[in-house]
Amino acid sequence: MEYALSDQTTTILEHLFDGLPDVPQPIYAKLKQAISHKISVGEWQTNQRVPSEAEIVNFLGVSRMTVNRALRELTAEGLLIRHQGLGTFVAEKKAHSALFEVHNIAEEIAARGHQHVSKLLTLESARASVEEAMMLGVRTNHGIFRSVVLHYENDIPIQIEERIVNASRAPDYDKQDFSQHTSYEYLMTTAPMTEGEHLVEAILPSETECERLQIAANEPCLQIKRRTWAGEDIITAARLVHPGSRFQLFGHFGRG
Amino acid sequence: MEYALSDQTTTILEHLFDGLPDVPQPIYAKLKQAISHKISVGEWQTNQRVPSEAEIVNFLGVSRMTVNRALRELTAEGLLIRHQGLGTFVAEKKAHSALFEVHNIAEEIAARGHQHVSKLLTLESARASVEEAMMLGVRTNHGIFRSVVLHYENDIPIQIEERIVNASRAPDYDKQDFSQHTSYEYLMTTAPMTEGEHLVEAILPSETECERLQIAANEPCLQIKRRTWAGEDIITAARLVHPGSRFQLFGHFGRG
DNA sequence: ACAATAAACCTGTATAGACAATTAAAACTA
DNA sequence: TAGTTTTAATTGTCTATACAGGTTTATTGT
Repeated sequence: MEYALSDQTTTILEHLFDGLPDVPQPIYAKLKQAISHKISVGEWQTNQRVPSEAEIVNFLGVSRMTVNRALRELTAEGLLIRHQGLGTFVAEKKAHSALFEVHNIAEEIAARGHQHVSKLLTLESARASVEEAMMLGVRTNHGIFRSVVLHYENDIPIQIEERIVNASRAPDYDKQDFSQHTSYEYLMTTAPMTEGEHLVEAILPSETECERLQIAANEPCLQIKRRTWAGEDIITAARLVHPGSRFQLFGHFGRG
Repeated sequence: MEYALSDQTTTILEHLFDGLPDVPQPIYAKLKQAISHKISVGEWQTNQRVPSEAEIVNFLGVSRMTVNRALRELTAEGLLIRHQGLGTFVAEKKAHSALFEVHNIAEEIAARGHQHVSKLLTLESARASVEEAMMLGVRTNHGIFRSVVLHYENDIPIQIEERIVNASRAPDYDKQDFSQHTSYEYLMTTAPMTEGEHLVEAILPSETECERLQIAANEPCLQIKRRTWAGEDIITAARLVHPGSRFQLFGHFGRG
């Protein structure tokens, strides 16, 4: 049951728990966190081989089933890939699939090799209505910003972005130059998003929206409502409207 | 280590594996599937108490760790809720029915506490056309199945499911009783999905689709095209059409 | 030199047993 | 009766062991 640890393995495992808070937690959870940390800081590179269960067992002096649970759950979460007979490896992608990474329309369009232009239609400082307060999880009359931006891909309208922003977490939102960077880029630097939710629907756009998107009145649109958190606070709530004929959401799940 | 089984428990567990295909599979996976099935068909109601680990152990004659794994994973998937000292219960609904977990419409509807009924419109064995062969990554004239199923939530049409299936990976697809279980359930047991991709669009439905969904001609619909892999093979390609007024996709990302 | 076989690892699953932590109910006490 | 303690049930975690199945490498035989 004893395996010799190679120098390399010892090096890899040596500072496994460095920089992690020592809170009371099950062993398997600590191990998950430690490995997850190694991957997220880039210390363990993509496709790199992770020490085998036996090696971790001998290094930590815990049971194999405990190590197995940690590795198995990290695999289910998409951080690792395991091959019977071969070993465990750092997975290619992050846990989030592409569908959830469609945040920055400018980046998306650039990635397609197209030209992105955005036009700021309205931007105002205001106080939250009852509905807005609910969306942002703040009290009525809490300070907010409202903005409406129209995004173009190669001079064709591709997205209407209606957004309200929690002013206490992004106080300079109204001083931004949205022709230089998108609201998403500013918010990510000011209050890095930790969580979010989406609601995707097919809708018929309003008359105003049809004009802005330059589409027929009966053309279906994809509407995405998105709220993003930083810690406990909701930072922003957005409503994005895309012409159905010009836009698709793509997502991928599983390994690879 | 022996516990007496109450009459009620025996009744609950009696037909645990009824109606499930007997494919070679680990014990914990079979148990997961059986419990998932009980919940999806409404036999085990929301908030109802699930037999304890000890009861299942005595009934099935397997190890507690095996039962524990099944229940733990189902809890992670949001189907069950567990309370230490109390027991295991059928979860209210999928708290965060992630966008990528919306696979089994029957489960989704059951999770909302509603009634699911599906109607098989067409089911045929055929040979792949050029387009179909491309979708499934097989040669033209490769054996496939085509099916069209209409799903109802509380007697209201909620989804048209057009599907083609790789016959060499799911040879008994056309022998299934789709009133007993969904195509998704059969395919998951026959060729467990390892990867998949989605394409979400807003479309105007065809005349036939309007009739089937009982909606107006100009009502926008959410169309989801999905392909799922098992290993290297594409198992199935589906096109799902939902009325925009009756359906939303919800997604959540980040920790939590 | 080449092919077949064996050995060494590695992950996947299953088992039996142990103790901790939590909760509700039962028993006990003032 | 009211409050306290004990007990039983249940889930949560951990260990040690075992065997199956897959993959690579080393060994053996011809």
